Amino acid sequence: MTEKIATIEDVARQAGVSIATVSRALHKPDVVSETTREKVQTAIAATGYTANVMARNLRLNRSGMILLLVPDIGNPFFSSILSGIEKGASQAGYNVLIGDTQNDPEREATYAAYLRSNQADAMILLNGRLPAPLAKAPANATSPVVIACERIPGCALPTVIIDNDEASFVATRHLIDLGHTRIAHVSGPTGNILTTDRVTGYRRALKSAGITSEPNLIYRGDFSIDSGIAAGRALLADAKTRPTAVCCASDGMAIGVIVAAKEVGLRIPQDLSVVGFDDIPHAAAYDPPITTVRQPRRRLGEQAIALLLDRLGSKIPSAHHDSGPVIVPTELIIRQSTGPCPS
Amino acid sequence: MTEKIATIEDVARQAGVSIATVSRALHKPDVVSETTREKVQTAIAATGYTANVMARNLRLNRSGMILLLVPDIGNPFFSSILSGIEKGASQAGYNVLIGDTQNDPEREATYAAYLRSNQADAMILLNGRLPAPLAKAPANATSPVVIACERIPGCALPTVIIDNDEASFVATRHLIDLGHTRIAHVSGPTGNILTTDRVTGYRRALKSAGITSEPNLIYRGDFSIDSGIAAGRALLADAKTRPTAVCCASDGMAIGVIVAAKEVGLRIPQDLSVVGFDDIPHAAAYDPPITTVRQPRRRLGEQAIALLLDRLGSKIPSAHHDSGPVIVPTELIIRQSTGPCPS
DNA sequence: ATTTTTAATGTAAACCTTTACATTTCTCTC
DNA sequence: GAGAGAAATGTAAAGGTTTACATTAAAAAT
Repeated sequence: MTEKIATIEDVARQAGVSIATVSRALHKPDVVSETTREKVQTAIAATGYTANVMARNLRLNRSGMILLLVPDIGNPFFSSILSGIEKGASQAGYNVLIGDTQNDPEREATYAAYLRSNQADAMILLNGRLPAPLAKAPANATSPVVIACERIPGCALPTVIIDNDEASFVATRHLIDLGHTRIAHVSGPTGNILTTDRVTGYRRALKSAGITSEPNLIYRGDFSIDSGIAAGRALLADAKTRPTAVCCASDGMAIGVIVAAKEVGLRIPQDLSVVGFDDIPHAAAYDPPITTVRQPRRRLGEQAIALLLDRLGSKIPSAHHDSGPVIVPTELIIRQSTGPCPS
Repeated sequence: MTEKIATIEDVARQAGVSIATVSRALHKPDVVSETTREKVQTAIAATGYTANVMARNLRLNRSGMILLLVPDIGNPFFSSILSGIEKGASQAGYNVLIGDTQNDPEREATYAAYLRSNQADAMILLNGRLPAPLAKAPANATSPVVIACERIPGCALPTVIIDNDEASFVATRHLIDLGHTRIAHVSGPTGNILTTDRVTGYRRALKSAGITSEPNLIYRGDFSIDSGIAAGRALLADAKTRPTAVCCASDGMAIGVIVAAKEVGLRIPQDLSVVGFDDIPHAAAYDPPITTVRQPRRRLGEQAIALLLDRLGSKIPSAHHDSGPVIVPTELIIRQSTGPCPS
């Protein structure tokens, strides 16, 4: 079973041609004669030859690899984006290497080094932060990097995002329209641009309705179910000051808030309305089904890879780049976790 | 900004040594003198050199890549396994390339070809099927492939699994102990070995309690929430023949069954007990919290990568191989979705 | 029939490493 | 201080491709 792997040389010998001809037969079929092409084909079949991708990539000075930096692959939100990216990438002949950074700057830096060392041809960032090495070199307009999901302020790289501010505004507005005035917000972690934007949208909606926002109605979570439970317990502890509605920055946290609400005997939505964010599959199957902001995850991924491929294709900075970030639309999915304000 | 990337030659020139010395300074530091090592270090810093991994790999005839074949990366069940694998791999200097096969044999074959073409050094299969190319060549005992999650009957490759039969037995037994006798089973798709094993465990439990299993109490799903809803609607439609308990082969399907049960006004667990499988994070936060079989996902991943690294390290077939599959223990987590049989 | 043009193939360099082997430079020892 | 042995470094090949350039063969034009 020590069967040696066939190289292009073996094929050439078998077919009675030079290795150059074999290579051409494979990559520029129109330049070799019909008959030799056939000879090469049979020789390939006979030897079971498959090109050594590493040698090929070395010669072409590429890796065929697109690096995808995600903060947490365990989060189903990211895995859908991924499948959009994957499809586009593999169509264009690229593989997707996933770097799970766990929000660790060191891991981010390690992965970013892949770009320099030719281990990756391009990079898509889902984690809302420029890895240190990139941040130093003023992110130049031609580097093959695309940012998705979280915009990076002051960064000129192509970006595809949703309008978090507006989406959060719409979600909050929905609660206001239902008559709620004591509306809490469970946000993401500090320092995250998503957090900032969504808090801004929330505040803007309150303001537009003439409601003054109370700082203690904003609770910082971390997008997880557990942090949602903690938020719910904190916000609902005091029956006197309790909000009648909660707007959450993730579905997981919305679920957590509902769990906490049920703990203290509150009914959803009769006693408390809850809005989520993302529309993960579980949101629709929860009890009650959760009203939430649907992010077009697949589209986000598709747009990101499209932007990147565009960039890889033409060296000139793409048109997209100058026209600001690509914004994909969100949609408020109204289900049964929200209802009129209890009187 | 057309800054050329520094090669080992640039470093050598800068340091006034040969490229061989530079290479040695990096990989066999003890063999070069203190002073030159320092010269090399400063030269590296000055040039900003990072080794071209592709050239290195070509020379060493390896790729540093471990291919992970999963049926669906969107399933959170797999993403946890992944993080266990990822950790071990990166410690050993490998990257993990994820191949999302979507259960498509063609995609499986494409990915499996990576092994032959040196694009990957090894492979971990989470999808319970040998890709065609491997299946043909009688999976020889030394090929760097490890199977996880789903055993492949008659395949001698190292395997790490849970005892699905036993876990399903325990879950069903739990319902029997609560006094249930009309117990349904919502299984995975046909042809999946998980399905077979879990159905077997279910049947074995019934038999051990002297209950004859009724074929129409077994519903084939596909692990998704939606298929669980369908299962629930089908099984609970007729109030006369309705089971008092349902044992599901995934948490998603358990959630689906509960959704369907609530549709027809059944209370969980007073009117219907439901058991899930996997213990995904959402299981604990559901209403009611779901009794389920916890799979040690991270451990599964860790074991798989350990087995693989063991294999890559020593050419001789590892000890593990002969001692049959590695079985990691599961645990029945009893929550509030199961209760005594209604009288 | 001879030259010119075109098509098909071959030769060899380049991509960037690592490492076996050869060579040089030390450091001892007598 | 010469010779041996050890330590450090250098030279060059190898790894499997792709491709610019050179060469040959065939077809077209004179």
